[in-house]
Amino acid sequence: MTDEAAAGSGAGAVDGVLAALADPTRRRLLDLLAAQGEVSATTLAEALPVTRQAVVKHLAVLDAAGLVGGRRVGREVRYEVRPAALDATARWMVALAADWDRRLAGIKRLAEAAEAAEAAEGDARE
Amino acid sequence: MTDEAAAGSGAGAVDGVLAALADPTRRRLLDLLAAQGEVSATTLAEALPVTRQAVVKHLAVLDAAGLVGGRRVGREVRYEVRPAALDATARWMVALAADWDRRLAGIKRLAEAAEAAEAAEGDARE
DNA sequence: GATCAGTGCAACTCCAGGGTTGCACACCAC
DNA sequence: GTGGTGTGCAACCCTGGAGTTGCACTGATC
Repeated sequence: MTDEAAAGSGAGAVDGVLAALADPTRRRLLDLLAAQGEVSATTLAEALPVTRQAVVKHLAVLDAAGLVGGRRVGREVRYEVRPAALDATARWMVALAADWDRRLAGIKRLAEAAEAAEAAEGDARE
Repeated sequence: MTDEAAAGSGAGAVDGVLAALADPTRRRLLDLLAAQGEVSATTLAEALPVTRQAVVKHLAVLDAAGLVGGRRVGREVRYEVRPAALDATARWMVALAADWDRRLAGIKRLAEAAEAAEAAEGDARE
């Protein structure tokens, strides 16, 4: 896990979440779900400018990413938000940002050291 | 800003970052940039299974999202990582996750209260 | 000035995925 | 049972974007 956070591109669950969050309709959907709690796909479709089928597809993507979960209640399926995957991705992103900062600082330090060494030794190195 | 963090879908800079991060090649690109510091598009293309032109396009997207920045050095353009936008998006995501938790807790509390009230009053309500 | 490496721009192909429609199936109410 | 309401599945457009190729341009180097 620490490896994943540091590597940046090999994170398994994270890319699913990122891909899911990249779509505005899906973010809107998550917003509605977060606001209303347990809602069915049909109800969600009424609040959006798309068909129920489109909503169902989006919910499938969000479900695969672990961002939502659904349970049957009679003949309808109530979906609700699942914070765990989002939380994990948020932490991954925070770690990545910190990683960038560290690397940038390190590179900048090396560059300055190299400049200093060059200035001190001239071109006698090679 | 606090509104943006709470609303979730209206964030201006965030959706650019999310869309940029959704692509695996772009994440790989960011990884390389974070690891190597200032690199040109041509150099990056050598380390990836795509053309220089594809890299240039991706860099343009990342640049528009504020994730990278480039400066000319003679006849080449060196790109480097810009942590600010990523950091902002990470914070937005953390706030959103916290928001979900709050809402879920609130809804659950309301549901339990409603259940309790129902159990206490029977069906005398309607 | 001539040459070569790196960049920028434009047109083109191609496919994943967002959206739709249509229909079959399951469930609740009457 | 029968009718309505909600879900699931499948086939189908169609746009966006990832990737390519080709060429013109600019800046070093000789």
